[in-house]
Amino acid sequence: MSEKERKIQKISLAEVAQAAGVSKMTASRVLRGEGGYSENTRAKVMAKVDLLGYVPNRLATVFAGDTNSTFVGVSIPDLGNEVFAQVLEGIDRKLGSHGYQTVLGLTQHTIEEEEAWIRTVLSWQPAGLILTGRSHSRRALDMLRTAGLPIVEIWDLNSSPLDVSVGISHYDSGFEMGRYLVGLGYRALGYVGTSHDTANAATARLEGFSKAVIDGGGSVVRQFCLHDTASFYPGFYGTEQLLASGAAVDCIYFQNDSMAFGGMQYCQKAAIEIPDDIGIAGWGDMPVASVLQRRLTTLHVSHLRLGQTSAEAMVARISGETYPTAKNIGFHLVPGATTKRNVL
Amino acid sequence: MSEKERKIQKISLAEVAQAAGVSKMTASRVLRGEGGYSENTRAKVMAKVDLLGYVPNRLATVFAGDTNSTFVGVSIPDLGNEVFAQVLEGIDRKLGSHGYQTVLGLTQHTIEEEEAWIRTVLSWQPAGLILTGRSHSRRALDMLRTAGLPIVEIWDLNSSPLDVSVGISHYDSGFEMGRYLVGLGYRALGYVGTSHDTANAATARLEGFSKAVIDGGGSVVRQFCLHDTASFYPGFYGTEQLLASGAAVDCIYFQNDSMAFGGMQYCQKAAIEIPDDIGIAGWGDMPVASVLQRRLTTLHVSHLRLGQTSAEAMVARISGETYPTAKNIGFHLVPGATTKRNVL
DNA sequence: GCCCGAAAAGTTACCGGTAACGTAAAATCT
DNA sequence: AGATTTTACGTTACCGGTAACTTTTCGGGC
Repeated sequence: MSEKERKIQKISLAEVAQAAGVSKMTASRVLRGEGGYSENTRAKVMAKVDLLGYVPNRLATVFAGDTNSTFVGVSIPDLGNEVFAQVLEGIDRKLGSHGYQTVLGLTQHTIEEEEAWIRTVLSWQPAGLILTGRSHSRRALDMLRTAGLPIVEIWDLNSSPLDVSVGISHYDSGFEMGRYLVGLGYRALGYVGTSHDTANAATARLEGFSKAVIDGGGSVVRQFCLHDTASFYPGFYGTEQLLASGAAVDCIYFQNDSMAFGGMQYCQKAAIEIPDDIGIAGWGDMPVASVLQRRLTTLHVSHLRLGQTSAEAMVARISGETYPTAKNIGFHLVPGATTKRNVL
Repeated sequence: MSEKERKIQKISLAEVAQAAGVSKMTASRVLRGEGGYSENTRAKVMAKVDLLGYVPNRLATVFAGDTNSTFVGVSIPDLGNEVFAQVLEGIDRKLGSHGYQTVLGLTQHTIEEEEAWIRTVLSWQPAGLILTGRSHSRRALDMLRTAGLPIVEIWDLNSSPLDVSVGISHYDSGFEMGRYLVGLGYRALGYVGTSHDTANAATARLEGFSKAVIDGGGSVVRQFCLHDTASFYPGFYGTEQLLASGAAVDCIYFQNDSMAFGGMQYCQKAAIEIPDDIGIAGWGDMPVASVLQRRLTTLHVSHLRLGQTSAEAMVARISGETYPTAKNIGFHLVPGATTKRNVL
């Protein structure tokens, strides 16, 4: 296909109309099923549409009218994390069923990338934006305000969002795990996670966790925040470092399940028995957890539902309906076999 | 935010120009850095752009000119499958770095969904389309031909693609596994997968696998194709059914790793030793495979690279460059501990 | 000062639809 | 039948940019 061949001239509505022997406007009405034409005319126009393989140019429609496009911009940190892939799946399925298209943006957990992406996406006149996370750059906030379209912030619940917030309270989820572990009798807790420049959900979990642990009479002895992705190997090496630091921890809380799996792998290699020698707790309840010989103590969130709910919120807001400012989709703790009741 | 408030009238180029005391055209030139204006004028215009928070309407640009948009439609079967999430990640990152936006379409493995999605996406005048799979509906093919834009078909390598194909030969990958297992001494092979209406990659793998097994003097004793998703539990129950059918199989080949994990779980539950009583082989080399107590025999494909390569192919084709019709990104077999060398 | 060419800026037309309005023909009413 | 409404179309203008062209401004050489 050469450069020239590719520029196949597209068939316009005017051409269809001419072929059918009617005006552009009549053809337009037929295609939109708006009424105001005879059955005879409708048949003529549709015949030509099929014959010529007419594909409408929605750009022109959106551009001409005061209507917005059916694009919804969706920013997601990354898809390496299974959890966000599920969220995106939920979003796209639900948006698709309502006739909207997802314009994806992987923003790598940085607000700078997000800002650049927002600028680009806004230039396409989207119907709305779904953003992961609650922290945005100043200029991004300006743009969003000026654009004046529905914004759904997902992931970490935000009591004063730009528009609507859907997610869970990560602080609370950390708190619940902390309380659970202290309740089992653990007192010297460790934490292994990754570090981020901005306040984020994992940080909120750690804060809630620490609060619960201290409230319960325990303490977070060691916190390791690696400069890395929150995945298997950082979990492995983070655990190695934490244990090598000489701190006497009786249980480790990980930023997520992937890291917890890494930690478990390290323990196995180092002949540290779980849960006899040490307790392990994760976050997220990854489906593969069920493959493991030992059920991981973790916390379950329905990521697919989070995605679907976000999309529903977006559709509602686009239609101008009101929607709860903060929609909590909830979570539940999954007690596993990687922790045990300890005698105090 | 009420219905009215939301219709914040956007700032147009004309308004910026008027505020700066120049014509629309001059402002347009400044914004595009096209030259033909004085430094003084540039400063005036840019000052107003910042002040008014002007966001260009790219719809108008694309609509007006003969240029295409910077949208690239990407159809992916689903994201529940970790593999496709990685492919998408590779695509979006690479496209993004070249200034293109991903318009996502989850087509659920059906060509009908794909057709509907193609129709919609084409109406947005995309720069190109990346499609997973090589089979498309007749009407979809017509639309794609008429649209005349770059198409990259990914996943299963296609020697006569619509435009460009990037992926691996699934037939060959199945063949390689078959040859490997027969080479180890397995003779009575079983297969557990899912069924699809259309010819797809998994079917190609099974065909290649069967060919190699038969060539090597073995036979595929039982094939179970469940009407379900290719995930953990179908793998579990498929294995149960296969073994309950009374067939004497010495090794089972699964459609993918998730199903293989399910099969392993069933074996554990049924006290069937792996690999002493039975061999297990998967496909895809999921990252979590490394978490397991026993390394799975599987086949590795770099999904991220597949995505990146597809995006590169797309960028090349949009620029009008030629690109190899079929780009094979290769794979390699991963011998694991779920299979062993058998005495014949 | 005058002329000329280049740089800087303005004008016009157009992309492909649709809103708003106008008009002719058919259907309904009195 | 004539007046009135309804139906079935057609006309015009416009959305926000940009290509192509025209006009104005400016600096320098003579």
